[in-house]
Amino acid sequence: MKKKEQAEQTRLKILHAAIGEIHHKGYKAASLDHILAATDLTKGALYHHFSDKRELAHAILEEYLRMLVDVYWIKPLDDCADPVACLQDLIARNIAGMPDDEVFYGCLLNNLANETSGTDEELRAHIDQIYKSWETAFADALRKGQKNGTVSKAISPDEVASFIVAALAGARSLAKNSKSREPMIACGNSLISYLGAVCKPL
Amino acid sequence: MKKKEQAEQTRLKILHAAIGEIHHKGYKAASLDHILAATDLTKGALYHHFSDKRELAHAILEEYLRMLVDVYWIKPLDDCADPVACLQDLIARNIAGMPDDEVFYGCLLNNLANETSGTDEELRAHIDQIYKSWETAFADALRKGQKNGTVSKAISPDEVASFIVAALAGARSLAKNSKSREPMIACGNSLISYLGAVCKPL
Amino acid sequence: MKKKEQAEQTRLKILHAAIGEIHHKGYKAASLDHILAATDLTKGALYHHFSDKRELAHAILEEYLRMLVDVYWIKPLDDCADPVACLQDLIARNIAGMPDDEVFYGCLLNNLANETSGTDEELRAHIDQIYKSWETAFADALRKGQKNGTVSKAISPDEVASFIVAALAGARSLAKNSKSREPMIACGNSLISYLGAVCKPL
Amino acid sequence: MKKKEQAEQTRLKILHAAIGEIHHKGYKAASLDHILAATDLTKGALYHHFSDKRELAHAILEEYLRMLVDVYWIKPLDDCADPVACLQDLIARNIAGMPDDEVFYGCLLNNLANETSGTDEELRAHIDQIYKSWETAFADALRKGQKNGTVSKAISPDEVASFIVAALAGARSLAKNSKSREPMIACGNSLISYLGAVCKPL
DNA sequence: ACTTACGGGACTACCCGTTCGT
DNA sequence: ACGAACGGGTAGTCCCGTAAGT
Repeated sequence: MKKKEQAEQTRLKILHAAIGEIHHKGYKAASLDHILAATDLTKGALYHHFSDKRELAHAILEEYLRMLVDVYWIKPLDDCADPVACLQDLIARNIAGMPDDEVFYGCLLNNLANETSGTDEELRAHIDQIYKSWETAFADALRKGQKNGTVSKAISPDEVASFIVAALAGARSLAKNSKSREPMIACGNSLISYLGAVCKPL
Repeated sequence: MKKKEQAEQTRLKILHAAIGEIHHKGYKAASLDHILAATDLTKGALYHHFSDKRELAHAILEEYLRMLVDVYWIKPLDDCADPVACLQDLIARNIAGMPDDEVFYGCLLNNLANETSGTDEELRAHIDQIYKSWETAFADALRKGQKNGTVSKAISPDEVASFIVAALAGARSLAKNSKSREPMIACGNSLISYLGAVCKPL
Repeated sequence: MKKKEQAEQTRLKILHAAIGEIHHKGYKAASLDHILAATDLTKGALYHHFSDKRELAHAILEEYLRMLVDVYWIKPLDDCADPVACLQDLIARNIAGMPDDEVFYGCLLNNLANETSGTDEELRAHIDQIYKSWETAFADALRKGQKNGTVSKAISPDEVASFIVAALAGARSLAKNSKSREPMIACGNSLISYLGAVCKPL
Repeated sequence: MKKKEQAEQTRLKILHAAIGEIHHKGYKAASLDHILAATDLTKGALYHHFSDKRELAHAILEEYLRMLVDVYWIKPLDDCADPVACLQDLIARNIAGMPDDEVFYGCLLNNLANETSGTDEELRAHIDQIYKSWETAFADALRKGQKNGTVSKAISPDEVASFIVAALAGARSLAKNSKSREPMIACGNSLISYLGAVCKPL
C-alpha cells in the first residue's frame, strides 16, 4: 500500500509543476519538458498518470481550480443570513488577501478560459461548468436573501451573480496586464457600492 | 507612386489575415504559415512588412484595436453633457449591436492581454496603454460630469472607469466561454443600474 | 497444478492478442500497450512470459504459424498417391475456404517475412525455416510422385515446390493490396493448370 | 532559374535517401532523421518539399517505382508479335540481370504494399494502381497474342497476367527471406514452362 | 516588393523495457 | 504470476525566421 501513496505523490508533483508552468507561460506555451524538469521525473511518469496535455488541464480544473473556487467563494456563503453583507465582505477580503504574484500572473481559470475555450470544446465546457457553479452559489445566496427580505426583489439574482463574477474576472485581467493591484481595488470598491446601492431593499 | 499603394495593400492583407487567425486560435497557436495561406502571399511578404510575429501583434494593437476602442468607446463620449446617460447608452448600444461571432470569439484585446502579458513585456505595455486610454476617456467624461453637476462628487472617476472596463472585459470572457450572449446582457444591465444608482448626484 | 494452467492461459491470451494486432498493424507498428489493452493484462504479464517483442514474434511463428502451415498444407499431403491431384485439390480448397478477412489482412507469415527479414536476422531465419518446411513437404510429395510414376521426371521437385509457395504468397500480397479475392482465384486456377500441364508425365 | 534546378536537386536528394532508408528498414521503421542524415539537409528542406512521411512514400511510388515497372516490364512489351516469347524472355532477363542487393532487400513496391496497405488506404490505392498497370500491360499483350494467334484462346489474359505478377512478387519475398537467388530462379523457370505449356495455342 | 528554399529547433505523443511490490 | 509505476529515448510534425534570388 506504500506504492499507491507514492504514486499519488508523483501525480501531484506533476500536477503542481504543471499548474506553475501553465500559470506562468499559458497553456499552449507550457512545455511538458519544462514541467518535468521542475520535478525529478520523466516522460514515462507523466504519460502514466495523464493521457495527454489536455488531460493535465482537465485535472488542474477538476482537482485544483474547482477547489479554489469552492474554498474562497462558495463555502463562505453557506449559512449566510445577509447575502449582500456577506458578498461585500467576501469580495473585500479576497482582494485584500490576494498575494502579489497571484495578482500579477492573473487568474489561472480565466487565463485557461481565454486561451483554450475557442479551440477545445471539452475544456471550454469544463471551465464553463466551474464558472457556472461559482455564479450559482452567488445567485442562490441572493435568492435566499430575497426570501428573508435582506435583498431587493427588484434585482435578478442570476444577472447580478454573473455580473459580479464577470467584474472580478475582468479586474484580474486588467490587474495582470497593468502589473498593478489598482484595478482590483477599484473593482472591489465599486462592487461593494453596487451591492449596497442596488441590491439592498428600499 | 502606385507601387507604394500596392505594397500597403499587401501589408493590410497580411494584417487582416493575422487578425482573423489570432482571434480564432490565439497568439501563440496562430501560425504564420496559416496566416499567409489565407492570403495569396508568402513568407517574404510578411517579413518584408513585419520584423517578426510580435511586430504583427503590435501592428494589430496599434492599427486595429486602438481604432476600435476609439470608434466604439472614446469618440462617442466627446461633447457629452451628461456622462452617466452617455455611458449607459453607449454600453447598451455596444452590447446590443455586437455580432454573434464577435461574442463567441471573445474580445481580441482581452485575449491578447491574457495570453501575452505574462511573457512579453513590450506587448503587455502596449496593451496596457490602450486599456489606459480607454479608462482615461471614461474617467475624463465622469470628471467633466462632476464639474457640471451631472455626476456625484462622491465617486472616484478613475475607479469607476476602471470598474466599467473590467466588467465589460470580464463579461466578454464569460460570454466566449459559455458560448452565450447572456453574460454580456447581465453585465450591461447591471452596469446601467450601477451608474444610475451610484454615480448620479443625490 | 492449477496455477500452471492458469499461467499458460495468460500466455495464450497475450499471444492471441499479439497475433491480431500484428496481423492488422504490422510488426513494427504493433504496440505492446495495444496488445495488452486487448486483454485484461498488463506489462508485468507480458514480460513474465516473453523476454521482449521479438520473442513474441518468435512465439507466433513457432506456436501459431508453423501449426497453420502444418495443418493446411503439409499434413494433407501425407499418404498421397497422386501428388499433382492432391496439390491441385489442396490449392483449390484452401483458396475457396479462406475467410474474407484473412484475404484482406494478408498472410501473417508473409507480412512478417517482408517486414522483419531485412532487419532481424533471427526472425528471418525462423521464418525461412517455416517456409522451407512448407516447400520441403511439397517437394517430397512430388518426389514420391516421380517414383510412383504420377509426376513427370522432367521437373525439379524443389523448383516446383518453391514456385507454388511463391505464387501463393504473392497472390495473397496482391489480394490484400487490391482488397479483392481475384488475385487468389487467378493464382489458384493458373497453378492448377500449371500442375496439370507441366508436372504430369507424358 | 538556377534556384529551381537547385531545389529540384534537393528534392531528389531527399527522395533518393528516402528510397534507400525505406528499402532497408521498411516504411514504418524508416526515420526521417536518418534520411536527412544521409543528405546534408535538415527538417526544413524535407517539409518544404514533402508535406509528411506519407507524401514521401507517394513520391517514391509515383516518381520511382512506377518508372521502374514501366522501364523493366511494360515498355519492353510494346510492339511484341509473340507475347509468350516476349514474356519468357523478359522474365528470364529480369531475373538474371537483377543485382544481388536488389534480391536481398526485396522488392520495394512489394515491401511497401505489405506494410502499408493494411493501414493507409491512400497508399494502398496508389500501390494497387501501379500493380494494375503492370498486370494490364501483361494482359493486353496476351490479348493481342490471342488475336494474332500466338496465344491460346483458352486462357484468360487477366488471370494469367495477375498470376505472373503474383508469382514474381512472391518469389522476391522468398528470395529476400532466404537470402538466396534460388526462389527467383525457380520461379523464372517455372513461369517459362508454364507459359510454354499453357499459353501457347495447340 | 515579394518568392522560394531552407535552417534549425521544439513540441507532443508515443513506445519498449525495467523494477518493485504483492 | 502478475500489476503498477516509471525510465529513457525517439519519432513525426510544425513552427519561426533567414537569405538568396528575381
